Amino acid sequence: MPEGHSVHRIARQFGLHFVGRRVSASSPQGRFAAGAARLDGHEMVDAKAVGKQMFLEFDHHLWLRVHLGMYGAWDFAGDITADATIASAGGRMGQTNQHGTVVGAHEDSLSSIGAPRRARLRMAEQEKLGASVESFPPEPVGAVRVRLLTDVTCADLRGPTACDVLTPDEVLAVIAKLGPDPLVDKGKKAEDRFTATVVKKPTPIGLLLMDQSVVSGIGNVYRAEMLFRARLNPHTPGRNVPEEVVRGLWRDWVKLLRIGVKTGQMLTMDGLRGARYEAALASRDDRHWVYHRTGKPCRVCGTPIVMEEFGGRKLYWCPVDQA
DNA sequence: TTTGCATGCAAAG
DNA sequence: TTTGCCTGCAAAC
Repeated sequence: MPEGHSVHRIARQFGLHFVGRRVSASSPQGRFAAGAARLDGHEMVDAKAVGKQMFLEFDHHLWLRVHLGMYGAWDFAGDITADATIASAGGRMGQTNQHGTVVGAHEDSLSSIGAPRRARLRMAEQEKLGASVESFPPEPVGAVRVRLLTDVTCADLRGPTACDVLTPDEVLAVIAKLGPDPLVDKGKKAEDRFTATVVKKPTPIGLLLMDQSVVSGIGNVYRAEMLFRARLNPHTPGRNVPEEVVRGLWRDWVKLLRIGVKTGQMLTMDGLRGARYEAALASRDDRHWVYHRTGKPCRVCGTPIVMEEFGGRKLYWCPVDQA
């Protein structure tokens, strides 16, 4: 269940190991047989992420667009880049918690990756190393909607909410509907665009942050955490949020996304220091300010964290600090 | 062992 | 507004 950071990391794997190579495309599950046939045998020439969507371009100017939704996942096998998050788990398997974060792994950057190595890697709702050293390519497991294969690398897609072959114009149309993504739209223009949208809307800020046409890549975890970090009441209408606070939200997203892409984890408590930070990171299911902390004491004021249904999703917040 | 939930969207009704 | 996706995991039994 990825938010924007995971999708950028997946696109990076495709950039490293598929772009510039001829790709076999198939649909072991069968549901995407026609789409796969349109891509089969073509060279991948680009891989990019915008928000939670990924776009893979092939040499005949068709694109594969994938949105993982809640259950989607990519499985990589063969030659892939075991990045620093995984490498830092050492010879052992990284223990992953339910949020797909590798417990006990810190910092490190993709630039410190060594040579590609033979491994099995799953990226999506979790990113972890599997133990298998099996034949290549591996037997498809489960309902594999799409399999993309080079001579040495295999990528299996399962459970996506969206998976289409698009023309260049159609890709542009999809992207045009998306709000700015800090890793795609750099600089002040993106901040201005986000800010201009938010400050004129009567919609609660807690809904605007989840609206992919307002800003790309934020999901339920980052929403809750960002609102707490800004000490902002989720129900505040966008137009009532001071412009400087809105700009602060954008800059915080820039920062959190960068950290998320670098580490593969949704690290949102960088404000905590020392032992308390270490303790929070080490916990399996309690490493955020407010997300998934219903009834637990606020880390700042001790007030029980509140959970409410908001826009069809669960929203967590501190009624005192975010009054 | 079974049940229910989950970082999200799109299509159906 | 409801359903489907179709999985992994933790909690409940």
